[in-house]
Amino acid sequence: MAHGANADGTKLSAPPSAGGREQRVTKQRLAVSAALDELDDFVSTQELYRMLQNQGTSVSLATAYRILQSLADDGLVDVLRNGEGEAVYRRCAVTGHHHHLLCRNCGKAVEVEAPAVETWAARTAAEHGYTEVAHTVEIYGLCPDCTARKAAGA
Amino acid sequence: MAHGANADGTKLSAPPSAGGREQRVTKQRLAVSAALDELDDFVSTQELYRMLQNQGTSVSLATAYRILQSLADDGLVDVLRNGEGEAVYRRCAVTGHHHHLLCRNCGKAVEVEAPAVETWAARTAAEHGYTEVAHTVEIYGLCPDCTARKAAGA
DNA sequence: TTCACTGCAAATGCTTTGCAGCGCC
DNA sequence: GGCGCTGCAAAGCATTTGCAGTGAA
Repeated sequence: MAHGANADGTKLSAPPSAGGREQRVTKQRLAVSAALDELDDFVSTQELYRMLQNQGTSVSLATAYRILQSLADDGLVDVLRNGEGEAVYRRCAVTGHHHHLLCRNCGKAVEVEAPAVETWAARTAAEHGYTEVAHTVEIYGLCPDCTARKAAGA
Repeated sequence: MAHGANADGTKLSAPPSAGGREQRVTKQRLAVSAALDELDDFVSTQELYRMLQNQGTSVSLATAYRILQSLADDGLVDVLRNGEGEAVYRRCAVTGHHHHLLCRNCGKAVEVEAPAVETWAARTAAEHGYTEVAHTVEIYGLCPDCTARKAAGA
């Protein structure tokens, strides 16, 4: 997870040389993009793949992986890991950068902002002479529901 | 959800119903446990496996997985997922907790402390009603050397 | 026409599981 | 002596990659 954290865009993983990366507009790419638009939740590549199949728009699984990764690299979608360790994606409507508070048990995710962390990360990196900084932050815990459930049952 | 969090606990290796499961004390289990004691950080099963091998204490990979999962099920270790989606474990009683500042290019790592982040994470989780909180924080960038190298010629 | 994008299928790498033998209780 | 624990190797999965054909610019 090295993306999704270009605080204020200098240039994250700068492409090869001068030109910007050109991305051809293919129907597969559009299909994936459209599918993401219809969802508010995070979807795994596998889920999105099946979804497109049922919908008739057939996109090869490998291509689905490639497109999703590509979108993520460009910062067009949000990526994180669900409880099973699968990469899950969601359209990143917010231009702002944020982190997640994940439930270890049910996978529920809450988006949180962390101005303090951003600042700390930037300052810490600078103190050590690091440049082109990005960071990842995830908080794991038991959501209110699961906490209650656990208290009640176990 | 895989383990460590039995959401759908039908698959757990815990057929018994009453109170404590019995866990035999074998040298493999002790070796894994001891290895975890020597670490403050989260380790993936693979890492721990290699670690034990280098150390001479050979434990089969499958066994390492089984032991770690078992410890997690019993709540003896903390489990979460690292950025690559691997399950990582850490002994619960943590004394010295810290994070890393990693060089994206040469891999050099600097250990950093983040009291502010710890506080923020705890408070944020609490605000959303989350309990049993853990978190991961990694900062990526270019270390001074790599920054200079890149500026010089690329 | 050119070259990135696709699909297919084989290849990876992590994790799990079946089975037989071993060792802790 | 019983039964859980180990090891080994094969199985299972999600994800990645090589290669040649296809289509966008």
